[in-house]
Amino acid sequence: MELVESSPATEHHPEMNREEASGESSSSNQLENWTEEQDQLKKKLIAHDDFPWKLPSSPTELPQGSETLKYVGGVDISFSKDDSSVACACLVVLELPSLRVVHNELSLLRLQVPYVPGFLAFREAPVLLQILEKMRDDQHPFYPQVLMVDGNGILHPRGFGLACHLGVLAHLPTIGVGKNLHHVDGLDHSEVRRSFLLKENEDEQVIKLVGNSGFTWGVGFRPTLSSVKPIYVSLGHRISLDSAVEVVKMTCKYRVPEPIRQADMRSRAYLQKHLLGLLKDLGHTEWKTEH
DNA sequence: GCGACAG
DNA sequence: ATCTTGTCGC
Repeated sequence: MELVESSPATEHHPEMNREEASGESSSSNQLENWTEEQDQLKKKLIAHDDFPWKLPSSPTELPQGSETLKYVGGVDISFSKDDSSVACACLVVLELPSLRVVHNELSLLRLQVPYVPGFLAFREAPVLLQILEKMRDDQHPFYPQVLMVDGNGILHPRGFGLACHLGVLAHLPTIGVGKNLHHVDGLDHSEVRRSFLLKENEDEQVIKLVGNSGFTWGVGFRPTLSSVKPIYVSLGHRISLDSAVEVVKMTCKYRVPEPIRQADMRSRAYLQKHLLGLLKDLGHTEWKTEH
């Protein structure tokens, strides 16, 4: 019901009322459909290393035939403060080990699907997938070997967050990076912070996120031992948790890994620039907050 | 039943 | 997600 009421795109559709009168709200139908789709896609999830390259930090040698990880992608979407349906999606590709941005793709668009906790992928995955597919179809030389996603992987109520969703659809190795903890299986962010403060963990950069069930959902990660607020890393697709953490370590200059941080900054900047352009086009010669 | 809930 | 100023510290 909240979904219908808060959705400008559907609030004037009379057919919605019939569904609700029959006791079957369209929004609960939608959530059922989405849940079913997640369960179906989850069957294709690959939770181990499944790629031709190797990590630069790999202890094994560098023999013939196996290339080293060089191009790491990052995706994020920023939203307008005035109209939350106006968004800018960004894909960046960074070169290792320099962390130099070698590619940058932006897309300004309007998102109709609302954000529902546990169903972020249905809002954000379509655009990101489109950008990825275009780059792949163009045989772009910087097409990423692994993609870092601003959102969780299997650290999710049904074990299939945005990073998994996007990974499966794009058939690309992905890593989920959350800036906040999605509370699942008894996991709690204050517990994670307490763990980092324990004497026994004072030298640990990584804390396993083991839920009440005993399952390891991912890790809490702090870029420095003095960092207060960790990020939450979980496997998305075609990569193990250990390898995912290695990639995060290689790309972390600040709290948020560079690929995601760059995508975040660039999408936000592009959005700002375009919104100013729109205001000018509409003839608003004065757009200060005070008159 | 009530609250909590990635971006 | 977004709003929002300065401030403390390496």
